[in-house]
Amino acid sequence: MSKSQINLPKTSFSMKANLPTREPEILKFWSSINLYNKLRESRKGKEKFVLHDGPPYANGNIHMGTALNKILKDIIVKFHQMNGKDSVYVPGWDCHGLPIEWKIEEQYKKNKKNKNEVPIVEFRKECRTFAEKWIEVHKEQFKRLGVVGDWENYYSTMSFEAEAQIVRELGKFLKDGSLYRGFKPVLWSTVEKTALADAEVEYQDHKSDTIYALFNVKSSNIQELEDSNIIIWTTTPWTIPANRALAYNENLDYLIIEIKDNGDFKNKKVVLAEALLESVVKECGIENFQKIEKFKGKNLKGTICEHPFFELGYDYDIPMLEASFVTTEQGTGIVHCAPSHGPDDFNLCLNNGIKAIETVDGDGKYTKNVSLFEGIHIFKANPIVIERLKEQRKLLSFGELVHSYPHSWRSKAPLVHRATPQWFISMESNELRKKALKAIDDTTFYPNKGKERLKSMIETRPDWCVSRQRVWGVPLPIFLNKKTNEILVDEEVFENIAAIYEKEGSDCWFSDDPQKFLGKKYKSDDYKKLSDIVEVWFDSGSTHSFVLEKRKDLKWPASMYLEGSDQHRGWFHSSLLESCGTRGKAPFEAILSHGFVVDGKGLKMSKSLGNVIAPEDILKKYGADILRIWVASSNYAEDLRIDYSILDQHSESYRKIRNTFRYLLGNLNDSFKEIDLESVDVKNLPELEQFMLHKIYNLNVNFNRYFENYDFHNLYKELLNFCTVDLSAFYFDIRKDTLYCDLKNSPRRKSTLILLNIILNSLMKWFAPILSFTTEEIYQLISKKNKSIHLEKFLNFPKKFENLKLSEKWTRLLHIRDICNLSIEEKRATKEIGSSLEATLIVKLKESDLELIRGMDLSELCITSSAEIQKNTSDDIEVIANKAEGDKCPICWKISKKPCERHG
RNA sequence: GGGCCGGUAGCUCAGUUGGUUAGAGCACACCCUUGAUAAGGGUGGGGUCGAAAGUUCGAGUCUUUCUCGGCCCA
Repeated sequence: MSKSQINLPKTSFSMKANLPTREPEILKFWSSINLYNKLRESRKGKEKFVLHDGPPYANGNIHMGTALNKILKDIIVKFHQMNGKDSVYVPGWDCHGLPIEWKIEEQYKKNKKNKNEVPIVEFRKECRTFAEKWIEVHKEQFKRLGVVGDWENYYSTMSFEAEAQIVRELGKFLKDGSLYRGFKPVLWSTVEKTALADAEVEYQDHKSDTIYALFNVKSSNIQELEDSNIIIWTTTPWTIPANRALAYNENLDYLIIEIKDNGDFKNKKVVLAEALLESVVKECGIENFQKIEKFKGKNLKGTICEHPFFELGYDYDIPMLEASFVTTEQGTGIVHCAPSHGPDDFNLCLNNGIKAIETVDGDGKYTKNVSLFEGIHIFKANPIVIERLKEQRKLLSFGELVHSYPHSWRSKAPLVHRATPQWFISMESNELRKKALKAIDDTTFYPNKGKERLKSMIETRPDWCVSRQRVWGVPLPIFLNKKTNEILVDEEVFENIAAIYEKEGSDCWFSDDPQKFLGKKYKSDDYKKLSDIVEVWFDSGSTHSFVLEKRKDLKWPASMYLEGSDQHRGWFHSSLLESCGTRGKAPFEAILSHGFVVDGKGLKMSKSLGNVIAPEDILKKYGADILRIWVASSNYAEDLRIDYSILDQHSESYRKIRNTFRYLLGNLNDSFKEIDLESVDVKNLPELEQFMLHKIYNLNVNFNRYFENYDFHNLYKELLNFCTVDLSAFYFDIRKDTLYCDLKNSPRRKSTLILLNIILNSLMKWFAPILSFTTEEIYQLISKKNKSIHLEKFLNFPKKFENLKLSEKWTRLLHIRDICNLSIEEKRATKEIGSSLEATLIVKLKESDLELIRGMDLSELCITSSAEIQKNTSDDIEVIANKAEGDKCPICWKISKKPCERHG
């Protein structure tokens, strides 16, 4: 063998990845071979894994959260596909709803157009076009991340099919009586003139007027209470005219005190909770007072008061009611209740036979039900109420308070609770709550803590308000009998409406003759058609019905729903309720929830902090595979941190992985040969190769275990460590000598090549779901089949690869190797030697180690020129490294006094 | 304000039922190599386990309080 015959690695797989430009080419390739269809064909008839896509809202560019979500989905879908399942992914979009409506209205405002002059149908068309535009934008952005799915046949909540099915689903709730017309306080925006969904509300600081007001006691079981006054505290003085009751807590201690200060309240007896005495006295500026009596809250039972405006005609009784929501955190320990303006108030009053009435209209003005205040806007009423209270000598004190208060996410206007006619799905009438809780128990959660989170929400949530007074959505398919005010429940009508929507969409509800929907059975003159629309959570909660059930390529229930942890109250929640209400079961077998993307310090991303990173920036600078590594290596059970230094770290890891592949490809000269693993003659391979097969086998066991639990960050770490520790720093380093300097047909070299082929094939497949682009690049290099890596399956490693005894032995050998390295390092520090091949070792071992090492060449393991084994009398491992003497073989660089064994 | 979740080396993560001196990879430093070369190898430094108190022979692990962060709710 001459120097020119050294087998140096050669590959066209470049060290530099250049992902930002290379990845789009790979995308073109996938599109050219129609990868999605090929994937389906390749698993025809196989068990299905259906990850049902939670639809993002078709509005605005994607952000890191969306990117994380889609990549995580794609990784899981690809894992199952490579595991042999028919892993189908159909992306979808959520299209109806307020934010899009607002966008269109904004455009009108810009063009000085009045929304009210635009026909509803035209307005809705513009909303539809807007959503369509964003679906296309999203589609391209998601594809760029490497996400593979049925992009051609995506689903959307505004498709005619979806709108039709949503009607059918509502029909089911109407039919079984779960959907009812209620009169409840809901969070209302007087600006947008609509009730708001929970998700449309955000809490911000707000300055409220506060008052301490007095309610004269009319009658009570406590004698001292008569002719005294109950003090209440509220941050919404405008609700005083709607007051119908007072609430106390039976477990609290209350006091009657007599005010001694001069003024309006001299010698007045007032009642408040003992625990709040100090703060009330201070805030109301009471300087002198006398405690008259202390009593238990439960004694307040049966007490009747008078409204502060009693003299002005508010002459009804104000009963005192027991309520556990009364606390001593703030106020006076007695709460004023306006059933039309608070959920707690509403429920308490309802349970005591006091019904809510319409006190405020949609614009925020008092109705005729409120005397003295009719026509006044509630946001302008506080000073008037305060003035009246003062005049009635019922105002003990007033002030201001900045506190967290609900606002509209869109207009940022403060919201109020307002009793309005709304449509609700009952949690109880058909045991929806019970069914949903059972369904949660039947669901697997990743991570497990999601189960409790969803459960506790379902346990306490009120009836589901599904109506909205807006226009961009599916119309509530409800007719009311004009005479009886009864709801028309007839499946034929629902089906008729659905059939019409399927053909032409739901716009016609607003424009066409109602008779069209009623059919021949009913006369439109007898019925009033509702103009409310369905809240969007019902839309997306129904996707399982118009996607999973309708499409032949999918299955119901889905194998998995996967979303951010906020969706416990969103899509997981609404899908669960919709499905349990109509089918008695959850539409998913498993739920995976992930945390939120935060910056490198763990703070949420926001424009004002300037810590926002857009997916686009990352793709430009690093490429999608780096972003995919970030997803795979982060623990999604918690919040996921990202910044440029974190991405830099991951791209370093990527380089290590890439170079591992480069070594494999280089030494195989880009000619990969698929090895039949079953036929590998394990026992006749060198022990090092046997040990590596064991490592591969073992890694695969861990790989499967991690995959089963969707524990990707540990899986990725395991793969990365294999590349770094087992391959690069160990196997590859040792076998360079064999690969470069052995004759091409040497058995040892051939064995090494078998291993390189197996390792390449294994790594490529293990990494494919994560490094979708890079593994494809490699696959294209070595397989000339014009096929994609993603059509492949994970390898099955035969049990014979496992060799625990050998592994134990080699673990000991590696320990000896470590000690050898320490000795070599010592000599390196004194500049006696440089490369390890300049060293020769004397290794003294105890008897059992000698036994272990018999027949082995320690110099091969430690990459030294030679190694001599001696018996040690102690149990220690002693190593002496010396400078090797003799001549350096020009080919293998080993130093020896004798001619080189291999190269003469 | 309430509920839930979390805080382990610069970074990403491991740490079994409380039990030796808290681990890995990356990054960093130094050295070697120049036949994986804008690569590769070796060695090494680095942690009051968010803080405090408590239970215990013993606490990263259990309890309480506080603090910081995130999600949800009001």
